[in-house]
Amino acid sequence: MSKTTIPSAYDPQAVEQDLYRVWEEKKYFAAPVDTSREPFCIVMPPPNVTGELHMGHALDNTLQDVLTRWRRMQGYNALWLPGTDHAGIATQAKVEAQLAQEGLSKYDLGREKFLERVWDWKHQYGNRITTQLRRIGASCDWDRERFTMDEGCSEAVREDFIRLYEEGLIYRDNYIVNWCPRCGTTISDIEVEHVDVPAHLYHIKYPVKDSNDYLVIATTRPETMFGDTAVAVHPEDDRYQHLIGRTVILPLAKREIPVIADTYVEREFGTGALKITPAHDPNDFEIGRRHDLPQIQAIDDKGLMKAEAGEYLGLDRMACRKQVLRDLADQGLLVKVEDLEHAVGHCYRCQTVVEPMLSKQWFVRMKPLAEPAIAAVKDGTIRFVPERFTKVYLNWLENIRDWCISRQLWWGHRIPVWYCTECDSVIASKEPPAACSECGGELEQDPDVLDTWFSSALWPFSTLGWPQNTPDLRHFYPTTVLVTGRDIIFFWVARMIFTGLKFMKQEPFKEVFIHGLVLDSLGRKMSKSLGNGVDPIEVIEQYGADSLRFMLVTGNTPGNDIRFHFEKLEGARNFANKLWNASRFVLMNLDGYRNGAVNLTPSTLADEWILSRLAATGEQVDRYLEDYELGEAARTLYEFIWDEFCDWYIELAKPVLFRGTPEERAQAQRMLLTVLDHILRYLHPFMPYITEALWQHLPSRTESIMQASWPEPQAGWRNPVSEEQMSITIQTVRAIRHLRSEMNVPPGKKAEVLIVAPDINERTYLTMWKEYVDTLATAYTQVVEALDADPELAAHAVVRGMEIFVPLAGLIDLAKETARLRKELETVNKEVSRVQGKLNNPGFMGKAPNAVVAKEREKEAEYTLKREALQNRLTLLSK
RNA sequence: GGGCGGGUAGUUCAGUGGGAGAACGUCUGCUUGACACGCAGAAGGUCGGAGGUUCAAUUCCUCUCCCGCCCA
Repeated sequence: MSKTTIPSAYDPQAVEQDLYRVWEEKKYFAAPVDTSREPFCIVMPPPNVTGELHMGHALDNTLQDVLTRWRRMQGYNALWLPGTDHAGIATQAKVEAQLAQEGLSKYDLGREKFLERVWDWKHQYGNRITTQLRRIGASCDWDRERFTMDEGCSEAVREDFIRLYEEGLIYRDNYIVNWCPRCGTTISDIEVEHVDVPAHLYHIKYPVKDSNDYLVIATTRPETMFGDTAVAVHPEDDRYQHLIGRTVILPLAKREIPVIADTYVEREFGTGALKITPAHDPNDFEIGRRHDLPQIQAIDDKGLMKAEAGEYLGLDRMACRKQVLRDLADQGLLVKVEDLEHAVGHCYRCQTVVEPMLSKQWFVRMKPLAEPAIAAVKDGTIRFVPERFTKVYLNWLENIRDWCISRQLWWGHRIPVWYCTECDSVIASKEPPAACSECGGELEQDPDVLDTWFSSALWPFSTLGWPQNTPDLRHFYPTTVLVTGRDIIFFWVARMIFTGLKFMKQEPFKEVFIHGLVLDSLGRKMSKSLGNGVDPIEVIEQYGADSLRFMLVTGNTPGNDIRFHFEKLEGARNFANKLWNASRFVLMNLDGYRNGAVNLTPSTLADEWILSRLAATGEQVDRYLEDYELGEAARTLYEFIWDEFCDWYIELAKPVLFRGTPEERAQAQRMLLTVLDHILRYLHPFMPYITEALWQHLPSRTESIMQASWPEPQAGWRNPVSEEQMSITIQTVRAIRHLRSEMNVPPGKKAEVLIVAPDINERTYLTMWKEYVDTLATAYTQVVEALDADPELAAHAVVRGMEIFVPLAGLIDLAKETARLRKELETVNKEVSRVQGKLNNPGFMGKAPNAVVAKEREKEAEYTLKREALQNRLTLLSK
């Protein structure tokens, strides 16, 4: 290996895409069923088919890739199954926007032609996001890629619907739903975003029939009064007892409505009198049902006032509100306007204010489905990581309402229900029926489609072949872990769980690994409207995919949000470059190296130490990965590689490589290669590209690092004695470097160093490994047991029981040295009194564990020695 | 209103019942036989506030303040 073959800076652009192509061509990601091996399976949360990769995807998929690559190297039959989601509203909206540019609406095209346009769109843009996923290095089995509207998934949806329908778990009913007037469709409860907005509470007089009295109601939505069918007060409200059962006259509309009593009313809120609009408010709807009130719809599906609003017909609901208030004020019926901040529901897609509306829709009966889903998490069949998300999940399911699944869209899974045009028959069927089974009449299919999440809920098993009983399904279901953001626990995770339990009789995954959001540098959510999003692909082009991955994984704890800073990205890139150059160093110094059976017997302290540290690092990394602490695992590797391997081991290997005997050189080469080999394998799940690129340079290797095995734990390499000796060496080197720096000794100048080590062990170690100190501290050291007299003109330091002198005739600034020592003495004094305080405390001595007491005693000895040495030194200098 | 998360060095964040850590930034010095995307050294923190448990609390408990998120 000559210097010219490896450039001195790592260039991700030069390697990434080629490596990925090779991986994919060679089918390294493929996971054919192998029943002899333990399965590991992740189904990818499917991104929107026409979407673009954002940082959330980058994080989510990086985490999945780390887990998959790690388990694959461990020998699991590891399947990461990718796919995309048809994303009903989002995709349809995009195509409609495109049509609008041509001056067309979907109605101009008609349903069939419109759907053709959407499919065209899907074919045109559907590969974009999967191509982008490849850029981040996702090692998923692309041959198994699925789409929520492909034939298999669609069949699964129909199967699901029919079975729930036949069991009575799906029903159609007139019910209050969330209607988005802009999207022109219903949305489910969780698709409504409640935003606190400043608003007003209007106090309005409703005259009491046959009297001069009136009742003042308080409302935030006066425009809905045309749909009022009652006024409710609390049954025990003394203020209104006399009015219960009487009739009031709805202003403007001049319609008569009853005053009813219902405990739902909060006496303290507003006036304690509540107008009831069953067709436009979910709570009013419930009250209306209890009291058998009529339901009057006053607002249409475009948000405009209907004929029920009389002269306000055709006005937009917001405009109507203003007009109504003016008119009420004119008639002296508007009593008071209060400021009020309250939560208003907005459409998660377009932020339009949602209109609760009475509508005939399809629903899933949730209670019977939720119960097993609650049990599965309570009894530990499914585990959330971090555990705290269990509560979020349970709380939602325990208070669940029926799920409105019909959407007034065209793009999606059409509801498999047909209505007879001649009789009242309703036919639900997996395949289109020819004619009405009752009367032979013509049939019309329900025009609506299903909520996108209805198909996503089947994802863990529809993608594995369900409703067919395939080998994939038998082997990989239940999947191992689901990795997703905490924002879709309700939308998706919970629904997969109850659906999976229902149809598969088994949980869809054993663990749910929840991560947070990627925020911008100011801690705000990245969003299109703020324009603060960072494009992962641009980042990859600038810093490389490995840097992005490493940055996203480190410094982040499970479930917590992560802020995006370019500085962190630079740190990750610098680390990649560090690894690149450390490897380059190893590979550049292989002259004379011969492949062959490696008999790895450490021959020096440094060898023993680095193997011990490597083994400890490996154990730590394994433990962290098992616990889903990917960030800690990555950090552990970072520190080992940079601080221990590069800063100390490589530096100590240099003299051996450059000036050692052939045997010593060979030994150093073997050691360096072994450590490097382990580092690359440990790091591969996190940084797949650079580790593969470097792997290709190793003299002895598998074809790809993807085929290499995860390193086995090497308990035999652990060596506490060597770690201790090396620790003494490092402390000594640091002390000398510090003195040199303080005293401005020129970097190139070898310093004479005198080490007084009364302790036999410390003296022996340092004498043995004097070379290390000399090399690393640019020094010439002498280790002695004692001195007749301390050198006067010398910088002084204390390490453990040892005193270090750097004689510097002419260079010592006495005042400066004295000040430095005083400061040092001060901190030591503090330590001594703290430790002695403990040791003199009978409570501590009586109750603290022996090991802790012993440790404190050790500290006391060390600090006392240090204090003594410093005091002596100061006395000497002050003479 | 309820729940959850966070408040640790100038900044961003780890971490722990027993001597406060990293990265970035700052300061000083370095073309050191891989790396200036680097090397060496240094400065910098009453671990949000109050109380409690404990021999010992930044860590556990209670209360409280501030920030963020979710639910109603």
